[in-house]
This record gives sequence, C-alpha cells and structure tokens, in this order.
Amino acid sequence: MSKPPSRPLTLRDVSEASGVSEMTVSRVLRNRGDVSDTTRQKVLTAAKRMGYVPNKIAGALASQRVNLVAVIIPSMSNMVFPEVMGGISRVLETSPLQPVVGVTDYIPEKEEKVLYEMLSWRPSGVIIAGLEHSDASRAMLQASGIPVVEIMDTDGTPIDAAVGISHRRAGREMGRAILRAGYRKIGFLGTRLGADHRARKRFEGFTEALAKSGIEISDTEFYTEGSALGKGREMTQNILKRRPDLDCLYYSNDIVGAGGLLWMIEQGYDIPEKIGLAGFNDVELLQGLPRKLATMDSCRAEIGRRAAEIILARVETPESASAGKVELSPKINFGDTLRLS
Amino acid sequence: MSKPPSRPLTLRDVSEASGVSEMTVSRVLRNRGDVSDTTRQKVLTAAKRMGYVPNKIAGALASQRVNLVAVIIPSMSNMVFPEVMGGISRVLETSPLQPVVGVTDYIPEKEEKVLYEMLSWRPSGVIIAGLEHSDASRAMLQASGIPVVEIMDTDGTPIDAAVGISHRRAGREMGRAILRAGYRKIGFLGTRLGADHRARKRFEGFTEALAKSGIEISDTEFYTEGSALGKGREMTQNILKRRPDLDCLYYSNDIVGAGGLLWMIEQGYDIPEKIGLAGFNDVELLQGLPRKLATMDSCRAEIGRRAAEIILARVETPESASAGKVELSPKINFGDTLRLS
DNA sequence: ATGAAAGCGCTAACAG
DNA sequence: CTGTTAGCGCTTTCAT
Repeated sequence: MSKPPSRPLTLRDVSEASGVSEMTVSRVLRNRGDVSDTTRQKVLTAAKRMGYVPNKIAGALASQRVNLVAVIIPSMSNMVFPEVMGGISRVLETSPLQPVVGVTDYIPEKEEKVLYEMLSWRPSGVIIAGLEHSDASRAMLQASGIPVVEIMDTDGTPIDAAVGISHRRAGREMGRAILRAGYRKIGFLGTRLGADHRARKRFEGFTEALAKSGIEISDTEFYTEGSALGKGREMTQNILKRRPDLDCLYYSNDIVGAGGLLWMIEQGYDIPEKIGLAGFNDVELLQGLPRKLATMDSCRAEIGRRAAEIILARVETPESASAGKVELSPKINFGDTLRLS
Repeated sequence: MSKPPSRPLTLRDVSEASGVSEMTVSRVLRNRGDVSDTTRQKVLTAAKRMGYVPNKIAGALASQRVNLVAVIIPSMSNMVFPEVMGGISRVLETSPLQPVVGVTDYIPEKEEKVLYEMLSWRPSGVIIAGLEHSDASRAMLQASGIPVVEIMDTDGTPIDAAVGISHRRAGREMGRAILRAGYRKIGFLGTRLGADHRARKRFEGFTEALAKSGIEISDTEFYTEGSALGKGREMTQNILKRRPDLDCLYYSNDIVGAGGLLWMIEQGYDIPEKIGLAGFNDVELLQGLPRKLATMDSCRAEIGRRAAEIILARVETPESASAGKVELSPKINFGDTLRLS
C-alpha cells in the first residue's frame, strides 16, 4: 500500500499513464462512444492500477447532469421511512439515478434549509414528504424546474405530482369501521398534533366520521417524545384510569398502539369484546405481537416505488406531463383487536 | 408564482439584476471578505427575490472543497442506524459538514460500489461501518487521502481511525455473566452468521467464554430474513421444541430476543428462574416490553458522536494525527430476564 | 471595498 | 475510432 498522494488523481494522470487522450479515457470510463478494445484495456488497466476514482463534481458541472434524487423526509427512526426508501431504491437501482436523503425532524424551517442545501446540488428530481411546505420552500421547488413528487399524503394541492393516501379518508374509514363494530365510547391517543399533518388529518377524518353518527371522542391523550412503545403503555394506562368506561382506543400509529396492546394483555382486558384497539401503518413489528393489532396499511413501499417511477419517467422524457395526484387505497386490517362488524 | 425557468439561475443573473460584480455577489452570499452594507443589501434582496440557489457543484469544483461526510452503513431498518446517525448529525450540525448516507446491505460488492460512488464526490471524510472491507475498498480509502473512521467494531486493524466496541469481548462478557448466574444449557439464536461480522464476533466471544468453563453451546438456531420480532418468536419455539431442557437463550440482537420473550411470556415460562434470556443492543423498544430483556448497550450514539468529532478535528486541522482506535466499554443490563449472579 | 482574469476536472461538440 | 477546443458556474488570486 503506497502512502496517500497529496493530490487526488485526475483524468489527465490516467491519460498520461496510459498514453491515451483525456477524452478517450473519459469515454472508456463512462462506456460512451466507440473505443477499440486495445485502447479500452490499456485505459482500464492503468485506471485500476492507479486507483483512479473519477471526480463527479467536475463531471456534473461539465455535463450539466447530476444523477441524484433528493429525498426529503421528516424522520428516520420512524418505521415508515425505511420502507418508503426501499421502494425508491429498488426503482432507482435500475437507473443511473441515486437517492440522497435529507431529514427535517418535522420542523418547517429545517425543511427549508435541507431543501436549499439539496437543491444547491442540482439534483435531477425531488421526492418530499407531505403537501405542507413554507412559501419559500414551495417557491424553491417551483423555481428549480425539476420534477417534484410530494409523497405520503394526497389531501391538498401538489406543487407538481403527488403519491400517497388520503389520511383524512383513512381516519374516516377507521372511524366508520369502529362504529359499525358497535363501539361507542372512543378514545384517541397519539402524537401531539400540529407538526405532523398526516396524523392530524387522520384525527380530523376520524372525528368527522364519529360526528356523522352523532358521536364525540370521549377522551384524548397526547405525547411529544420518548420511547414510543413505552409511551403507548403509559398513555393507555392514563386514559383508562381517567375513563374506565371507554370501549375503543384509536392510536395515531401502530407503535404506540402496540405498547397499549401489550399493557392491556397483561392487565387481562377482554379484547376485542369489551374494548377494541386500532392503530395505523401496518408495521412489520405487529407480526410478532401476541395478538395482531387492527391497523391500516399506509402503502409505504408502493408510495416510494411510484414516486421514483414518476421521477424516472420525467427525467427520461422531460417533455412528458406531470403525473398529477396518485391516491392509493389502503384497506383496514382487523387483526385480533377489533370486532368485525 | 412565475412559471419555472428553462435554465437555473446563475451568479451572473444575480450580478446583472443587482448591478454588482459576480465576485462581490459571491462574497455576499458566502459571508466572506468585506462588503459594504449597501451592496450587501442590494445583492441579498435581488438574490432572494429571484429565488437564486447557488450551484454547489461549481462552487465545490472551484474551491476544491466539498463539505460532505460519507457515512456508509450496512442497513437502514436496523434499530442501530438511526442512533448512530443521530450522534453524527448532532456533531456535524455545529460545522459546515453534512452527512450523506450510503447503504451496503451487508454485501461487500455493494460496499465497494457505494464507496466508489461516494468517493467520486470527493467528500471531506468517510465514516464506514466495520473493519472488514474488500482489498479494493481498502485501497480506495487509502488512496483518497481523506480521514476515514471505521465504526462499531474494534476487533481488527483500522485503515485510519476506529471507534466502537469489541464485539468479541461483548460476547465473552455476556457468556461469563450467564455462567455466573448458573445457567448451563445454553442456546444461541441469531442471524445467519457470515456477512454480519459483528454478530459473528459476539458469537465467537460467547462460545469462547463458555469453553473456558468447559461448556459448549447446546443448540443454535439461525435465520436469514423476515419480520425480526416474528422470527424471534418462531426460532424460540423451534429451539425449545427440539431442546426443552435449555435453561438460557442468547440472541444475536434485541429484536429477535424480544420476539422470543413475548412468546415465552405467553407460554408461561418461568423467566428468569427456569430459563434466562439475553439480547444485544439495548434498543428503545425494550422499554415498552412487559419485562425488560437483558442486554448490552452497543453505544451507538456515542460511537456516532466520537466518529464525527474525529472527522471534524481532522478536517479543521489536517496535520493532526489519526485518532487510532477508540474502544468503548458497554455494560450488561440484566433487566428482568437473567438471574443476577 | 470591488473587479478582472484564470482555471478547478471534466464532457459536449465538432473535426479528422 | 480518436483527438482538439471550448466551456460548465463558481472561487482563487491578484489588481485597483
């Protein structure tokens, strides 16, 4: 192993070492245009021997092409993200495009900053979570002139294209299913609404569905941070202490729901007969629980896949029209914690 | 909202719009050098009004500086990653450096490819999981001439610097603790060893500790993929059906361990009296379980933090020496599933 | 405090 | 099939 060079290798170094013009070296390394096998071998050998790694910065500037897709999401630790990312990656792997991730922590100012940073790299497209953005963010996206796909949510007006589900409808459908099953004293438990627009929309749809049957949420419990499973446990305990008469709990996500479920099993609650439980997301975790929590699939992998496909299509055919809004239809999974109607 | 321009804005556009030279515009936008307040305001106003976003590609090429740190990890969905990332982000947020993530899926060829891709962007540093890399990968890292920190593991020889724990020692210590508690018929359950070097090293350390007391692993159960919690459940069921006499189960990670624990609680096993359980990682999830699984902290957040600090120091003071190896010392947490010795 | 010139390392476009 | 020329959009360096 030779000691690190003070200056990174350039195309010119490979050119000189192989006795081939820079241009031809570039052609070989990018598999573009016709190059004779003899020259190709010479170049490849020299490049590999020297350990040359092309400089994409220079390449991107010269070609005005950056094969990066900015993916901007609120959180990493969420079970939702890895699956969306999986869907995106699988599609982009078949193309020269590469995803690059930015995280906003549900903070609009941070979203703006992350977006600015990413756009300054001139990516080929943007996939961004949610339809709610600051005016500045929207302006940047518009001005960028690149394909933008807003994901997860379809309740609103997309800047360009959107792929997701209607969280309002998801909440409404769960509300109706719960009523149909005969539950009447219903509690809601979840993240403090506000920054998380999708959780808020589910809550709104849910209360709306209840209201249509003349029913109001009996009680609510919110949390901000901490161990989600542990929070579910704690919140469930709190709400049931306050309102032992509740006969159904709707959680803003499966993880808090799972925490609640585990605690209630320990306590010997009669689920789903005396009390029903439901979450949201259909995370893998539920497969390992003693009883399967009722939930609703959030179509994460498909959202990622479709979003990436839209970007890909637009990059390959820039003149093609925007895909508009793609609304997927999640189904309720009753599991073992909700009576069937 | 005006319609997207066909060409992204350049410094020159801002220069013309504000009547200030490109150079001075550049100075204002980067807060470098002295610029009069009048000019500064003129430029800032124009840039904001036009929605100008600087082109970092060009900037990076001209300045030969890219404020990116490549972070290369095997997996995203793992509970381990977000915490490492959190540690890294918190440190880098105080600097101009930004992390960019690449995922290898535990596949050496993919690691090589991802590394090549990332290095071609000429990052300021690399944080990469593990000490095992292909020769080509090692060569690229050496040749890059940038600071490299290998994280998670310290059992081996780092290319440059390393921050982590000794997984061999972690396995050994857990083995000793289990023996001290009086367990003798011990089973191991985990991911198929091989690609996951750290899991393998824990297993080796573990068997080594048992061997010193003349004890052999009674039985093992491996899995490749699927729901981890569900797999833990399934594997535990399998191993106990085959060997009902086992009195302790060591899992390669907390998630499979948690799955096993949930199943055993349902089945009414006498934990930790008749049978003990232990995992590895100390993930947040455990806080919400009916009983707390015995485990060992893998120091993920601190590893991320320390790694980022090393990169930062080297970037700010290039002449400073490599940090060498930093071995953290995780402690066993006995939880409720292991008798105390 | 501001500007002009040169060039970062590569690729597009054209010539041969 | 191979080479030459002219930038990509910015920053460095040196003048003014």
